[in-house]
Amino acid sequence: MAESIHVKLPDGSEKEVPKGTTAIDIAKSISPRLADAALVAKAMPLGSNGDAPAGEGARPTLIDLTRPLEKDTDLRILTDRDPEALEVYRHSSAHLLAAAVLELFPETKLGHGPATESGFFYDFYRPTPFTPEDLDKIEKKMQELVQQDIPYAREFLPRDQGLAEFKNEGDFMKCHFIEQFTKPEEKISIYRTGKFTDFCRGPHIPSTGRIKAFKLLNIAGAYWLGDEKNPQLQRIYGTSFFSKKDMEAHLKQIEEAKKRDHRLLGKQLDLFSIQELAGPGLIFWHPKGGIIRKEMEDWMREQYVKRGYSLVYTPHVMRRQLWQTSGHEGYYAQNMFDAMELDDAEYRLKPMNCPGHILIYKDSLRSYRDLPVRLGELGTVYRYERSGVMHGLLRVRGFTQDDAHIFCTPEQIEKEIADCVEFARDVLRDFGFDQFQTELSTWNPDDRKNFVGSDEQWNRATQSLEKVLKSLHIEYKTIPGEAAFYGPKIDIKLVDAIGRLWQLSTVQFDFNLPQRFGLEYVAEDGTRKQPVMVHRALYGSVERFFGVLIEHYAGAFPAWLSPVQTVMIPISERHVDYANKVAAQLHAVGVRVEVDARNEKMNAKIREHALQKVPYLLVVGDKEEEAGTVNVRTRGKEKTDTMPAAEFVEKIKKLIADKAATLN
RNA sequence: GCUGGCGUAGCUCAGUCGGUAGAGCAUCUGAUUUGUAAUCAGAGGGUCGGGGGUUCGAAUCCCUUCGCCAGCUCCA
Repeated sequence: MAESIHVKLPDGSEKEVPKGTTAIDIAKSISPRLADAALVAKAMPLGSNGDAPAGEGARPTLIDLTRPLEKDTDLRILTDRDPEALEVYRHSSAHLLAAAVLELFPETKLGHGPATESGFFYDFYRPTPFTPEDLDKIEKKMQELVQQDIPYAREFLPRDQGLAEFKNEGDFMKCHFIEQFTKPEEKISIYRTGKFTDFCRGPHIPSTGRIKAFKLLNIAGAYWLGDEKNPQLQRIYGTSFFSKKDMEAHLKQIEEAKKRDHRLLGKQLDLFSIQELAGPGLIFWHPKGGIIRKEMEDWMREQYVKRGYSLVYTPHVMRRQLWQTSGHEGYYAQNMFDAMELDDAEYRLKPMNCPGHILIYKDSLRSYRDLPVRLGELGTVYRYERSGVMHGLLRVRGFTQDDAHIFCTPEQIEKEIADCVEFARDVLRDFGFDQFQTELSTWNPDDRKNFVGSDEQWNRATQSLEKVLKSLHIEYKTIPGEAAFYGPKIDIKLVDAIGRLWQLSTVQFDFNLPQRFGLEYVAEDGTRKQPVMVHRALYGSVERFFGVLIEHYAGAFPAWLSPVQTVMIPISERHVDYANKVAAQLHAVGVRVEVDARNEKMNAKIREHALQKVPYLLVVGDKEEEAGTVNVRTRGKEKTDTMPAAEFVEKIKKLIADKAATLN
């Protein structure tokens, strides 16, 4: 007589079933519909029988529907309504991809194939690279395998036997994983899908026929184990969804993001360019981008002054000796432009502003009464980035940081940090971001060779950062080991209009440079003490922030940032004078206004300026001229408004001053 | 830097089998004077990224170099 076990279901009911019953059996017993919809199960051993195996079972675990249940279990059947099931579904999609690849290209060796945030990939090793045509073939083959509805079958093999099988096939990567993830006496878990056998802990959906919507997206290189010294594998990316509809929505979202690409909009709106003749990663700000940059710089400089920073300027090239003192020559050399030999010495372009600010600090004897000293600069730096990593405005070789260094006493540090964090949030808010994520990056005490400074320094600094975040009631994630080598830091990531995260603002402790440069101040008791140094950048880089702004607004900047805020559109030649008159009034209050007096139809002008995303188009014809009004066409709004010209002047003036989004 | 793809007019792109360069938009000129997202006509504009090679002949095939794109690795 078979033993029986108890299975507890989410509705609280309990079933008594024979030991070895599977989740799919239980699903069938509940309803055939559920059995059809079921993809995977979530199980946790019930009660305190105390013999739950270590590791697995202590927490709810996802398991195959066909896995026999051996103990009393708390069971949930997951269907296409559960996000957790989607991850499994995508992992199974990756297996489907690998199975199809092996059918078509049996010589291929397998790496690994996990689910990702929005899809999956599988890494392959093959002497001849896959082509885009191969991708089509693979996708067709996957379709066939879906039609055949092949089960994802799990087996357990003695480790030696499994290793031998993979070795026999030349699957060196699988052998590596087996050796790394299992112990000699263990049995190893494998899944078979047709000809394809994978070392995999699972779980998987029941069969290939359950995959309803998938698409292969692209092929790219990826280093084996992520190490660039290793051979390069071919990674095939794809995505899959529970329904075609979901997938279409996702692909549309990707298209949407493409339309916001700052490189595309930068060209369409004539904001900036990168010139082949000048070199990669070097940005030319065109007149329209230049206006936005000026707004960004004005805003920042005004805030610097308001918040007690001193504005400084430091040279772009400095002697090599300085970089030796700062230590950049040693640990940062591979990111610096090469030295240039002059008569007296070798000089290097600056990759960072810190040493310059330090020299200013050090130029005079500082009293504790002078502190904090806050030196701010919009400092242009040059970094040698490897050729494959440049990306529009987001990763460049020459860029301007809104960089400041604060030198203060240990007692002052918490207030300074708190001010920086608030400053950062004000920046981001004023530019139209209102969602953030904050991270505290700390050191890893077990990895001392990558961090300078004493335990005491690290602990004190980390504690003050934590204290500040708590006192400001900011939620944050702590990320151990992610600190700069010279001190812990707070990073603020913003969330853009379509939910993407960007890391720009950073506030960092620096134990290294004050030491290296022998910075000091005279304390109250007359002794010389080392100041605490904080390094902070809020835009991060003006270029990168600009790129993010372009994508956030999809080029439709709020009026205060718009290169052209208003265009006057006279209906015919006889209205040009009136248009000029209104334009003069707008210009007088600082509005960036243009008069489009070209010999074009009004419709064409509206179309062009609308495409240029000008926030306000003012059409003036006989009616307006007679009444002294303007007809206001607001970006993104169908209906136009007529109002006295003077009223529009006042309204837009206020709108710009308030950095507001809409008139009134 | 690595793997793969791409580079044709200012922009977006077409160009078959190797046979001597094409469209739309933009620009210029002329006509037209317009009521809420493209008025019509004409003209000009190219070392087909650069260099080398194969060939009677190269945008097309090969080599090389520069740049761009996706991803990896690294980062503000």
